[in-house]
Amino acid sequence: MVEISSDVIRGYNDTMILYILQKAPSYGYEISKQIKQLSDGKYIIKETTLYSAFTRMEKNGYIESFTAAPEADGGGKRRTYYRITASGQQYYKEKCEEWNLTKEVVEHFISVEA
Amino acid sequence: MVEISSDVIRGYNDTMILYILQKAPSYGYEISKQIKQLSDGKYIIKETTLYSAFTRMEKNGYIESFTAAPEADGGGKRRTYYRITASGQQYYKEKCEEWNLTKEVVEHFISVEA
DNA sequence: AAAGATACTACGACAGACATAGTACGATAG
DNA sequence: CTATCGTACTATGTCTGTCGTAGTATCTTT
Repeated sequence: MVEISSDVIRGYNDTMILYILQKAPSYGYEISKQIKQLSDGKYIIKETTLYSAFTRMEKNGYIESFTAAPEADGGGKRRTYYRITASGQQYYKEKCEEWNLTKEVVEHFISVEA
Repeated sequence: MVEISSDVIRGYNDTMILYILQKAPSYGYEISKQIKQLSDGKYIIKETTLYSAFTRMEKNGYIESFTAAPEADGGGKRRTYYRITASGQQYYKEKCEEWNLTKEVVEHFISVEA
């Protein structure tokens, strides 16, 4: 079975996370579930990859964190939520453009159909 | 201007090289020129990246090296040529399949048009 | 009371890409 | 006849994102 290698996806985990945060603020576990779901179960992000992406992106100013209790139920443990910043939105846009370019380039070297 | 980042292309340099070697055996400088040309000048592989890819892929059995003088002119300096192996062809095929899958996954997270 | 899902943090290792630098040969121009 | 440019590499070390492993702690369900 063909699997997505980390080298391929490298650099696009951030983009996936930002895509989700663009819709609404979210937190680790929820984001990982959404990535799995949006990719039809084809890609499951590793926990350490996810959380280190948070740290990196917050340091770079692409996201901001805040803690809050789950909204659904009254109580529960407080979680660390993340929200995309204006800079993060700009970065996301650039990564999308980069992706379109990369796709175009790589496809010149691909000769086997799916 | 949008540029291809190394993280994105990471893991696909090998695929590009193998694509070229599938057509005919070749050597470093020639391959780098072909990559540039095939990508319409959009991607220029770094020398060190190229040569370290050769070393790695030969070690992995995807390519074989041999030295030969340039065919065109009679004499000249001998170069190190590379030829794809059966294992390399298989690997290339797998990378193409992986690419198709990866593309499908990533596109779910891209919302900005080219 | 135990198990499983949730929600993280810490630490270290790995590998591909890259910067920098250096060697050496051949062809061409001034 | 020599300086420069293009060709054709090799060596070494750094950086960064990903991942393996491990541990902590809460909440829910059985």
